[in-house]
Amino acid sequence: MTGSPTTPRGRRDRPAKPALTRGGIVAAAVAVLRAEGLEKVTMRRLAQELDTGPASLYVYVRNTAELHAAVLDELLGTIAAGSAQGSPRERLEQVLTAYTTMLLEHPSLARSALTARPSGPHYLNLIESLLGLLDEVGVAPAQAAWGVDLLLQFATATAAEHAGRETSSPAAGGEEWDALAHALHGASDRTHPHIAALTGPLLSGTPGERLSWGVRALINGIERTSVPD
Amino acid sequence: MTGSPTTPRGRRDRPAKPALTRGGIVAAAVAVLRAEGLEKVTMRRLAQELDTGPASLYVYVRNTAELHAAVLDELLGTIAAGSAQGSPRERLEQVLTAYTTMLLEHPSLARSALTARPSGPHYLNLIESLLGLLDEVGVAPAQAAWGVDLLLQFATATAAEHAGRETSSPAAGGEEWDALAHALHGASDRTHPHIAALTGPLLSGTPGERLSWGVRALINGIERTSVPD
DNA sequence: ACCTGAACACCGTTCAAGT
DNA sequence: ACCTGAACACCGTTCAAGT
Repeated sequence: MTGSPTTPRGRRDRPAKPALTRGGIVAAAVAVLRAEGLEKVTMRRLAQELDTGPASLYVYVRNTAELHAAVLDELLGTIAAGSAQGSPRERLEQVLTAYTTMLLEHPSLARSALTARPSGPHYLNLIESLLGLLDEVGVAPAQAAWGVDLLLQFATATAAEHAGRETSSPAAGGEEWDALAHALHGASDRTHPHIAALTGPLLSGTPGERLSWGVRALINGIERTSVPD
Repeated sequence: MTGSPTTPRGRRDRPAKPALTRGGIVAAAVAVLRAEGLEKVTMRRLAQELDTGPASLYVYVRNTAELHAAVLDELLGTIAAGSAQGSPRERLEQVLTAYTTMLLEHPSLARSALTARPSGPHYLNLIESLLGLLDEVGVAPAQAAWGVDLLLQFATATAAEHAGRETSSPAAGGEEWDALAHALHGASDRTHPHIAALTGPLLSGTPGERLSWGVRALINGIERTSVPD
């Protein structure tokens, strides 16, 4: 009654320990990410979650960075690139915004994606979509090829910038004066005339406005800048 | 003979332990960075270097991230923004290339700069230079203000991407096939026609060519894309 | 008031030894 | 052949207790 002859039985009727697989490890990692953030997605914690020792994970995953990249590719599956509407430029902006928005839910994942790029099926689909849209916009193929990198780097870096202040306090008052904003305000107009003249614009805009402007500036630049040779 | 009455004497005539200051901590951090890389610039290691306990450093530095930002500002002092030559566009490209080149010597510092932006005097000088050059190029002030952010983010992210493979092997053969390159080559032209058609361009270019093209594309986009309101 | 020893609560990765 | 316990070599940060 307690455990079958073919399954190792633990104390009582513990749910059968599933065989370790790469997919199982990544799935557990996604679950921990959603519940507690990337900081908790560690080899030791995952091993605990999967009822084994950390050393066992290294059979399926080269290191922590590779694991994080696999997690990101998994999350990429949740953004629907097909649902964008409007002109090619608008759809391009929508796809990049969706990608950035997803990353903004896990800025520390964006941070690690900058170093350990994903290369899974969902990332490939994203690149394919972007190349298709750039083609529709009329960007020359060679420029589109280099441009995709620029666009993805921008989106990833924009999200990564928010890592660290992830678990920030709910801002006791409203505006959180960061160190750079403070330094810009303090710049003397004798030594730093341009900063002094532009303090407002330097700090203006919501994150959404900045993102949208950045994407448009990038597309405008990409279509007008030819690659060497 | 061993120690003066006003200095605490250790065993033998150990060099007098200098008083702890923020500047001293940052200087020690820069020395360790140069000698052994950012991975070794830890609170514990610095405390050891300064002959005290890690807790003492927290009197002068809020946390590790803030320390890394201070280190970057210090290094920024070594890039001479004034030595650029040529047209404003060329000088702009030179300043950004110098900044990126410096960061590429310490990619992990770039990585942390993305999250904990520096805000020291040298960073302010860099922003001032860039605003001045954008003005000379003829970029509208409001666009220049948002553009500086884009340019610095691009330079920083470009360097940050190289973190991790910092202590990579000297490439046993020549080209190091990373996972993404491999995935792009493997893409089917039925499911990913654009990738299949552009595999060459997607992977072409030296890092230097990519950087230079990126800076030019960014400037072209910034000058042509007006900010909202 | 200022400083810090010691502790708390963790990490990634390796490898010798088991099955 | 495959898997893993235990160890190695570290971390950041806090706080009670000292001077």
